Amino acid sequence: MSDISLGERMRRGDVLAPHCPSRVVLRQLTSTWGVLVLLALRDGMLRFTQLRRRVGDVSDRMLAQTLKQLEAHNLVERRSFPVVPPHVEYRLTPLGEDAANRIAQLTDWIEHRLPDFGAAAA
Amino acid sequence: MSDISLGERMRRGDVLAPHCPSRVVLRQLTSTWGVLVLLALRDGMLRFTQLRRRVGDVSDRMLAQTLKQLEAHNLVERRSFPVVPPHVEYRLTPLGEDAANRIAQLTDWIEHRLPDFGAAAA
DNA sequence: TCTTACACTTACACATTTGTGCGTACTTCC
DNA sequence: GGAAGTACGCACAAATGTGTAAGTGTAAGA
Repeated sequence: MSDISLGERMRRGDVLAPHCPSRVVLRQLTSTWGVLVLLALRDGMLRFTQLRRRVGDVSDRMLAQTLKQLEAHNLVERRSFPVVPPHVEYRLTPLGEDAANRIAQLTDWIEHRLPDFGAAAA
Repeated sequence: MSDISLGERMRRGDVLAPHCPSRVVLRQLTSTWGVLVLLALRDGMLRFTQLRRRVGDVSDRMLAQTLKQLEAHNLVERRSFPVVPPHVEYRLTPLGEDAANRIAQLTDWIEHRLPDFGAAAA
């Protein structure tokens, strides 16, 4: 009875509504590796292998996939140079920087309040 | 060469480091249903069925599982009354409110910049 | 009497995510 | 001449996430 109608929710662009495109972006932005790559790139440009070393426990496969998705969402820019061995640079777009800063606020808060999350966080 | 040592990262409590407990919390906090449940509870207490109606397309199974995890992380408080039919109330803890507000800032920003994320967000 | 509602739980199966190992074309270093 | 580094792509398998359908016990409402 006190429920909000679907139409009402869509008008507000609410993520709570199913099929809202925000959910797609949110999923990518907050995916395990998406978050970590964004954070890693906050300090500036990195090459593929540097990124892999920086982000703990990421596999080649997931890193490549994550970078593609971030690029598709305009969060990361990829520059490749036609030399051998291959040379590719990754950096944040302005949109990506904005996103990364917000993510960083969240992770900083989590780290700060870590003890409060109880035994489940062990 | 410019890599930061693992020890250095752990001291800073960096999420980039593997096995950092922050990753666990982050995963839960930003999980598909975790986010949506936190947002749904921002307006106050809700019962199980209300919550299910509020959060689009969530199944009984996932909702129950999500609520358990959020409770384990001290983000949600569960109050059950020994009546029949069962009556259970869910509400945010202070920690949960803090989390929910931060998540909301992120989703608001996403909704606001949605057009900028390109065709991939379609 | 029979259905509906509540707040779940369990079993099963499918979908998505993630890891592993292998290969590449070439160059530099030992 | 052999090994290592670069930035990946691909095939296969394991792990995890998620949905579906069914069932629980009781009581209020038709």
